[in-house]
Amino acid sequence: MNEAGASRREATVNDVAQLARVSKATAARALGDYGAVSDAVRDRVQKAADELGYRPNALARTMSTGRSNTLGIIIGDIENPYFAKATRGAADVAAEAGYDLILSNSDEEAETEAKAVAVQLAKRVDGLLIAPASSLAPGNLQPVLDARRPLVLFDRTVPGLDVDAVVTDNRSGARQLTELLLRAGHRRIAFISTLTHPRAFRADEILSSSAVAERVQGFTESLRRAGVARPEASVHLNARHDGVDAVASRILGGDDPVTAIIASDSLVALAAFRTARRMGVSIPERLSLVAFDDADWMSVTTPDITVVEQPINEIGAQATRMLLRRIAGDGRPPATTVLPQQLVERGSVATPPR
Amino acid sequence: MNEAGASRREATVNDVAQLARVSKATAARALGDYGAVSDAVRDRVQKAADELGYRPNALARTMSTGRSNTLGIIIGDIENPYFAKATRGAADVAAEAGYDLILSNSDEEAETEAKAVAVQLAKRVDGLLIAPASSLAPGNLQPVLDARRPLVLFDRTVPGLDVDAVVTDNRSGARQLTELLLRAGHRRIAFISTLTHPRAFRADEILSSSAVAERVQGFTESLRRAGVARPEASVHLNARHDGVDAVASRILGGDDPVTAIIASDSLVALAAFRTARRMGVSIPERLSLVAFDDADWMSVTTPDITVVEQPINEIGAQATRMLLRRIAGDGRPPATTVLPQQLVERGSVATPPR
DNA sequence: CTGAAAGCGCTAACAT
DNA sequence: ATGTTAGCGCTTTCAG
Repeated sequence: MNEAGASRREATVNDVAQLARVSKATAARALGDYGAVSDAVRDRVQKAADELGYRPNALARTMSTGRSNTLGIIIGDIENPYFAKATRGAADVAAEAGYDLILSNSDEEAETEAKAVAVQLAKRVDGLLIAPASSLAPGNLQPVLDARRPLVLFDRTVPGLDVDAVVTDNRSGARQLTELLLRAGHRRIAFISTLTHPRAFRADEILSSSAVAERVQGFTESLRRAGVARPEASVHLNARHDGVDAVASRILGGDDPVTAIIASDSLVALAAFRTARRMGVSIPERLSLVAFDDADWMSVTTPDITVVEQPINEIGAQATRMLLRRIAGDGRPPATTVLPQQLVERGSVATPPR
Repeated sequence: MNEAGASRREATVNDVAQLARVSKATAARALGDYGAVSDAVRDRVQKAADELGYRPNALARTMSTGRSNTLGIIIGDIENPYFAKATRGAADVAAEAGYDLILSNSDEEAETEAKAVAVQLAKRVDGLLIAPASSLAPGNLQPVLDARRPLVLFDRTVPGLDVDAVVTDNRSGARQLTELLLRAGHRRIAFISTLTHPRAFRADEILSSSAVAERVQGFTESLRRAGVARPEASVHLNARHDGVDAVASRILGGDDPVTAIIASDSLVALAAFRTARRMGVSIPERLSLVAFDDADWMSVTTPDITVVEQPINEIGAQATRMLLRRIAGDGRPPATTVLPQQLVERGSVATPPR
C-alpha cells in the first residue's frame, strides 16, 4: 500500500500489469477476481496493485459489463420518517447484495421526479425504486420502462402501469381506525392528508396518491355504512398547501367542531396534536386523535396515540429484494405485494363529549 | 419521442448521428450542448434523438471528462433524524448544482465506513461528505486523500486530518445546558450518550467522536467549576450497546438517583423520557430532562423539552457548498466552520426535589 | 462549423 | 493459464 509518490493520475489496471510484468487482461482477472489466474501471478499482481495504491474504476467496469451495481431510489422527502425508514430498509438489502443507492427527493412534485428519473437513467442504475409522486401520471415513469430498466414502486401504485409494487393494506387500516372511532361513539370525524388536490374532495373522486385514495375509501365506506351523511365532506386534503395547523384549527373551531381526527401520516398527526394543544382542546376528552404510521414519539405523548402501523422498513426491503430479482432476470409477471397494517391501541381515543 | 420499436439496445450518440446524417462528434456537440453547432444541425440532431428515444449515458461521459457529477455521503444512519436533516440539506444544495448523491450508512462502524469509502471512490464520486464514524481513525479516510478527492467532514472532525469540516459549537451547547441545570439547583446530573466506548469514562479520556468529546468537556467543565466532585463519573457512554433504557433506569433508580439528565441526542432523549415515564418518575418535578437537538416531537410532550438546537439542515448544506467549491478548484487551506448551538427553554427543567 | 480519430479504464471473446 | 484485440459511449484534440 505504498501509494507511489505524487503520481498525478490514478493507477489503472495497465499500470499494475506493467509493474507485475503480466498482460493487462491477466492483471484485470487477478484484480477483478474472475477468469483463472495462477496463484503466483495473483500474488504478484496484488502486490503491484498495493504498491501503486490501485483503486478500481467502477465506471469503466460498468461501461464494459453494462451493470452498475447501483440502484436508484426516488422518494418524496428523506426527512419524512416514513421515507427514511423505507430507504434504510432498501439500503440494507442493497448493501447486502453489493449494491449502492443513488437517492433523489421528488418533493412529491411530478416535475422534480421526472428530472430525477432522467438523471438516474443517465447514470445507468441497474434498477429503480420509486414512491411515485403521482399515481395518475404514468408518463413520468415511462422512460424507465422504455429504457427496459427494472422498476419497483412502493407506498403507492400507478394503476395502468404494469410493474411490481410493494404497498400496505391502506383500506383496511382506514377501516380499522374509522370503526374504532365509530364504536367509541364518534360521528363527526375528519380525515386529514397533505396530498395535493385541486379542490375540495368530492365523492368518488380520483386522487393522485393510491395510498391516500385507499385510505379515503376505507374511511368514507365505514362512515357511510354507519349511516353518516356525506362522508366525503369529512375528507380534508391539500393540508400541505393550506397548512395542517390551519385545517385543524378550522375543523376544531366553529360551532360544530369535529370530535375525532384521523391523520394520514405521522407528520399530520404531530401538527394536529400541536394545534389541539394550542387551542386548549384536550385529547382524548374533547378530541380523539388517531393516525397512520407509528412514529417513535407517539408512545411518549400524553396521551399516547392510537395508530395503525405498517412495516415500513420491510416495505423498502421487500421492494429492493423484488428489484434485485428482476435485475437477476426473473421474468414472472409483475405483482403487487400487499403488507398488512395493524392497529395499535393507545390512549388517544375516548367517547366524544356529550 | 418515438422510441423506435423494440430496439434491444439503448440509442447512442452514434445512432443519433447516423439518423441525423452528421458525424458522431457533431451529434455529441449538439446533444451535450458544448462546442459550436449550427442551428439547423442542432435541430436535426435533436429530432433524431427524440425519434430514437436517446438517453445520454452519464457514465461514458464521466469516462472521458473525469467528472461524475455525483457526490458521496456517508452517515451513521439515515433513520436518525439528525442525519436525515443533514442529508436533505446536502441533497438540496447538490441538486441545485446538478449533482446527485450516493448514500451509505456506516452504522457508526469503522469497518462499514471503510467499505463505503472504497465503493464510493470506485464509483468516482467527485467529492465526499462524511460524518466520520471515528474521530480517532484517520486511516479510514486516508484513501479519499490518496485519491485526491475533495472531502468535507460534518458533525465531527478528525483531529490531525487536514480537511474541511462543518460542525457546531458543542462545548458551548453543553455548557448552556449544564449551567441551566446548575442554576436550577441540580448537582446530580447525568450525561448520556450512545457513543461506543470500551469502558466507563475516566477524566480527560479521549473519545472517538469529537462532537461527544466536546459535549463531555463542556459538561464536566461546568460541573467542576460549580464544585461538583468527580464530574467524570456523571458521564454515561456506551448507551447504544447497554441500552439507553437500562442506563436510564440504573441512574434513576437506586438510593441516590440523579435529578437531571442531559441527552446527547434526540433519540437518547426519547428513550430517557420513556423510561422516566415507565418508572413513574415525573418530569420536571423529580427529573429535569434536557437534550441536544430539537426534534419535532419535543414541543408536544408534557412537559415539552428544553434543548440546544443546531441548524442541522444548514450543516449539510454548508458542507456541500464547501465541497462544491473544492471540486471547482478552490485551493485555500482547509477550514473548519463552526455553527452556533442555541438554547431553547421549555418546560422540562425545574428545581430538583429537595 | 464539421469531421476523423484517439482515448478514458475496464472486460470479453478469441487465440495461444 | 496468459496474451491480444476489440469494443462499451462519450469527449476531445486536431484538421479542414
